[in-house]
Formats: sequence, C-alpha cells, structure tokens
Amino acid sequence: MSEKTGRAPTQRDVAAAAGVSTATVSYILSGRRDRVTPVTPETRDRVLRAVEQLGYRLDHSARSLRRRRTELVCVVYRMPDSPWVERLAEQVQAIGARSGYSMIALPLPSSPPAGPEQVPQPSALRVLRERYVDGAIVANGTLIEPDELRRLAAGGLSLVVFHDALPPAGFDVVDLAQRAALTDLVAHLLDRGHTRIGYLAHDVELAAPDDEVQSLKYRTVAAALAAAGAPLDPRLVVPGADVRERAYVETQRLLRNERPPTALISSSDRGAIDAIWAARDLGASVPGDLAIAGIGNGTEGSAIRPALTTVGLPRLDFTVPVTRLFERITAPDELPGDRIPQPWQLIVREST
Amino acid sequence: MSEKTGRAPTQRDVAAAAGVSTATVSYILSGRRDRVTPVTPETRDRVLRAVEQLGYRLDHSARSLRRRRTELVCVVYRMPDSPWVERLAEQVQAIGARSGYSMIALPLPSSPPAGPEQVPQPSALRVLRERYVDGAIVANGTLIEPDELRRLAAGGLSLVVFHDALPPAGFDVVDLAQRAALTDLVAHLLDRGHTRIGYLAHDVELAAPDDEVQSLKYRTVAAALAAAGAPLDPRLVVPGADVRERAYVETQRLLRNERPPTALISSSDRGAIDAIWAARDLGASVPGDLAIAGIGNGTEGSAIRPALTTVGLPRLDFTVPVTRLFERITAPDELPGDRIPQPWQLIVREST
DNA sequence: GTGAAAGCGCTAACAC
DNA sequence: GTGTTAGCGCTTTCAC
Repeated sequence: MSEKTGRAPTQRDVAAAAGVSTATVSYILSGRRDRVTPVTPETRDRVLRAVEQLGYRLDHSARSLRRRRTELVCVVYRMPDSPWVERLAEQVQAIGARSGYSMIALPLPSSPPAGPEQVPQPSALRVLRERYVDGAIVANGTLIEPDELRRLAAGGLSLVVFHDALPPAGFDVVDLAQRAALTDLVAHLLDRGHTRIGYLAHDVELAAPDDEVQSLKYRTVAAALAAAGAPLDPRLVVPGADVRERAYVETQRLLRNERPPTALISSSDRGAIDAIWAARDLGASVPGDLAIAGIGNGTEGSAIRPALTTVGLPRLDFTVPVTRLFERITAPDELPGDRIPQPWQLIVREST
Repeated sequence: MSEKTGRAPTQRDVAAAAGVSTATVSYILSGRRDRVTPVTPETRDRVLRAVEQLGYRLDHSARSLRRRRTELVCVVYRMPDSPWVERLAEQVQAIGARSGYSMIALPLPSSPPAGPEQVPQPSALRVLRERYVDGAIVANGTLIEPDELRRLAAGGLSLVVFHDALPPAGFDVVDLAQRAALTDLVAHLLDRGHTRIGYLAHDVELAAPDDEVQSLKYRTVAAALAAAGAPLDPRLVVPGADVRERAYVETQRLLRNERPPTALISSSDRGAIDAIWAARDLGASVPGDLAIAGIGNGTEGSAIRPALTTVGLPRLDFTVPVTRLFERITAPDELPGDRIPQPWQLIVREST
C-alpha cells in the first residue's frame, strides 16, 4: 500500500515482486477467457500479496484500449434530476453490474442556451463522442440534437433514447406517448364539465411556444382543447411552473381574475402542488372551486392531500429499455433500432 | 461520416486518407506542446476533411494511456441529489472546462447497506479506483469509508471531500462545521422559550443512533439539548423525515400527544415542510403553536409560507474547493491535504 | 513543416 | 501452469 516512487505501480512491477510474468498477473486479476487450467493457489497468493503490498491499481485506460471496450455505461439527464431518472439510474446500475459494467451519470446543465441552438456543453458531450463509455441511456432525448444522436450511434455508441417524437436510427427510442396521455387529461377535465381551463407553464414553453420539443406539453394541451371546441384562453396561461414561489403567486393572480379558471393544468407536478397551496390559502377548495392537474407523476403527487391527478409513467420499471441497452452493447453486429413503448398514462386522483 | 468496415476509423486511417503521417494528424487534432511552426493550412484542411469524411472520433482510452491522465473529474454524491450538489456539479463543470476537463457524476445508491459495512456498490467505486478519472469531489464524505478515501488518495487520485469530522490525509476536507450550526439552532429555539422540542428523524438515525456519521445531526441536537439541561424526550422523537407522507403522518401523531412539543426540528428541510402542512391541517399555527426548523437549507425553504428556519450553507459558492481540486490535479507533486472551511450557518426565517 | 518510431499498461494468442 | 510477445490507438521526441 505504500509507494515511494512517483510512478504508480503497474502489472510489471507486481510481476517482478511476485517473481512471475505479467501474463500471470493479468490472468489472476482478470480471469482468462480460454479454457485453460487455473493458476496454482500458491502463485495466486503470491501475486495478490504483491498487489496488496505495492498498492497496485488496475489502469482502466490500458485495459479498455486492449479490450476495445470500456465496461462503462452512462445515464444522460437534465440537471435537476427527477425521481424516475433516479430509478432508471438504479436499474442501469443493477442490471449492468451483472455483466461487469459500472454506471456513471452525465448531468447536462438545466438551462438550454436560448434559441434553436440548444447544444449542451461540448465538454460534456465529449464523454459520449470520444468512447469514454460503451453505451448510454438518454433519459431526455431533447437534450441532444437528433443529428448528434445519429452520429453517436453511427460512431459505434450503443444508445437508448427516451423521446416522444423521434424515429429510431441506429438507436432505440423509448416512446413515452406523452401526447396521447395529455390528450386524455384534457378529455378528462372536459368530461368533468370544465370549460375555463388554465395552464401554468414552464418558462421555455412561453418563450418558444412553437418549439416542437421544448413546448410539447403546452402545444398538445392547447391543440386538444382547440380540437374540442374550447380553445385555451391566453389570459389563463401563466408562467411559473419552474419555481415554487412563482407558481404560488401566478396561481393566486389567476384566481383573482374577474373570470377565473375552474381547472388548472400545471406543466410540472411541483407547480401543481404549489397551485394547490395557493388556492387553499385563498380559501378556494380543490377540486371543488379549482381542479388541479400536474404533469409528470412525481412522487410528491400521491403524498399530498388532495392527491394529485397527473399524467406520467405509471410504474418505474425500466427493465426492458435497460436490458436492451446491454443487448446492444454485447451484440456482435449492429442492431437496427426499435421503438420501445413505455406509455405515459392518465392517473386520476383527488385533485380533479 | 460513413463507415462500412466493422472497425472504427483511427488516426492511422485518417493519415492514410489525407496522405500524411499519424503524427501530423495528432498535431492537428490536439495541438502540440513544443514551440514548433504550425502545419500549413492546406495540410490542415486535408486532414480535417478526412476526419469529417471518415467520421473519425478520438479514442479516449488510447489518449489517456499515452498522456497519463484522463482529463475527467467526477462528482460523487448520494442518489436523490440536492440543490447544492447540483450547484457544485455546475461549478465543477464550468471551472473544469477552462482546463479542458469534462465532468461526470457518480451517484451512489441512497440506501446504505444496514450495519457498519456501509460499503457502496464496488462496481461504482471502480470508477475511482481504476483511474477512470483524475480527480473527484465527494459531496458527501460519509458515503465512502475513511480508509478507502485514504487509499484512493495514496493511489494518486486527486480528492476533495465534504465531511464534517474527517482529518485531511492526502486529500482536502471541506469542513461544513455542521455541529456548530446545529448547536446554534438548538440555542435559538431555547432562546425563544421552547422546552419541549421534538425531532423528526431520518430512518437511519434511529436505526443506528450511535453511528457518528449517519446520525450526526440527531446526536448533535440531542447533545446540545442535554447540555442545556433540557434533554430530548424520547417520545418526541419520530421517524419519517425521508418520505413526505410519513413526515406528515408522524407530525400529526406528535401533535396529538397529550403533551405535544412546542418546537420541532426535522432532519431534512423537506420533512420540515411536510410538518408545516401537517400542523396547519390540524389547525395549529406555525410558529405560534409549533415552531418548525429544517436542516439543510434547500431551495424550497425560502419559497414557502412561513419561510423555513434552517441550518445549512448560506451561499452555494464552491469556487475554493473546486479550484483546489484542479490545483491538486495539476500539481507536479503531492499536496499534503488542507482543511477548507465552508461552515453551515443558522438561517432564521419565519417558521420559528 | 512533416515523418519515423518508441512506448504508455494491459490482454490474449500461442508456445512450452 | 506459466511465459513470450505482439499489438490496442494515441502522443511525443527526435531527425530531417
């Protein structure tokens, strides 16, 4: 464990200390793939003792270079992580461990640079581009440009991407079918007799309402309402779903309108919960005076009173996409690219 | 960008396509350190065109092996990330980018295996042990055993560890001085005249109340109260700070006691916020009937009403420790290991 | 201004 | 059961 020289010990040093060849050290440390008789326990002990004594640690770069794989996968997500991303990461870690893979995370900055050029830090993408990892799960496919995804896949990176509207192209796409679920939510509110429906938006949705990916939720809700003959009243659309205090304030402003909404859809579950607070503090009952629905099915929604109606993933079981990632990694030749359905659903609880 | 063969193109392929040597390709792609005349624009163009056309991507493993550094740093944290860890990660990313470093995250599973053996997934620690990264910031030093930290540092990994009670040993320790801040909090409540003070605990704190690191908060609060002659009443200590709904239920149970507490300290800000809900739903005013304080200074605390009294980092500026990490990485020889003070503070707001 | 060549630490044929 | 050896893809010294 002690080391006086400046250089870290290598297998060569271990071999010298144990009086064996580097090949033997490698066999003992990594096992050998061919069906050859094992080393004698004595040799093994001697080598392991030398490893211990020198404080030898394997050099990952050298191993990957030789093995032509890194035995590392990566989960890419947008910075404030959500509970479902955590479950996903846990499952990647657990399933990967079975085949000797470790998992790292690549959190990309939360604020996309304004404008159409929502290119994340190139220094972060290096990890995907320069073969740091064998595969990646992109939890939020809108974080990386479609072209870049295609190039990464073409470059040999195994890729599974969560995205609502992206054709597979050398990678698999987990299709969340968010649009269908959001349309169901709107239908549910209309069924309940609501006609004045408000929308608590994320700031980006209002900044770029025409952006197909950034404003997917907003656009889908608006389109569903319009299709039902009850188009969204612009005065009932407010920002603030990003930040708790703003959601609170904006909801109260909405309720003080001369013609307040009778139902409110929040672009986030958090915003919806703050809206519930805001309504209650103003003496309005939920859902009596104001029905409130969130989007995302976070964990908080089922814990509060009234429990939050929302749309999102009903179960956080990602066995299929995660297993698929490792199939891709171990597949001898290129897999084409499938669509893996994992649909969002309408989850009706007490708040509507 | 197209590639028909099974093998990914290498610099050798690029060199062949451009009619130059691999050395030239390398110069163009990485710059060269010595003060030598630059390549001609024509050569440069030809090489870059070949790169583009072949879809060449650098191989990180080969580069690291040769350069003897990975140009990668890592932020280690406990899985449900907190806002301050996100700020830390952002700052690591930003400061690292200046010297060509990329950042990855290493989220360790949230539930430590019961018992003293709180060893995280060995497959996760591989990333630190096997030279995947040049340096790491451990946001929660209790996640990794002190011995392991020392071994990692001794093995050449640059390390900066956030920890409340750990001597530097080949790595720097960011000292949060949590104990002092928690003692201040207790003093603050006693000043306000409270004598029956409850504690909403994380489950681990009650499972292993003697564990110096797992139960630091609980032990410190208990010790401070005892020292003030107002020892914690065991009947006022309840679990539930981990999960929102449980925090809610346990707080209400506490308030229905025959002798309910007049103040409550929650081991987490989230638990404290749920406790505020719970108290209000029972008709109790906060802080009138029940003073409530959190621990951690999360972002939610300042957004709710009443704003939450808490202890934690007053500003999320990690320039000093992050800069220090990169100093360590670039330092020609071993730095000893310093203590970097970044003290928690008592933040008194409306809830107490 | 460009090229030849050595070698980073490891693995896996193959030889004995 | 263990050793020899040829690279993996890249960078860098040195030569021209």
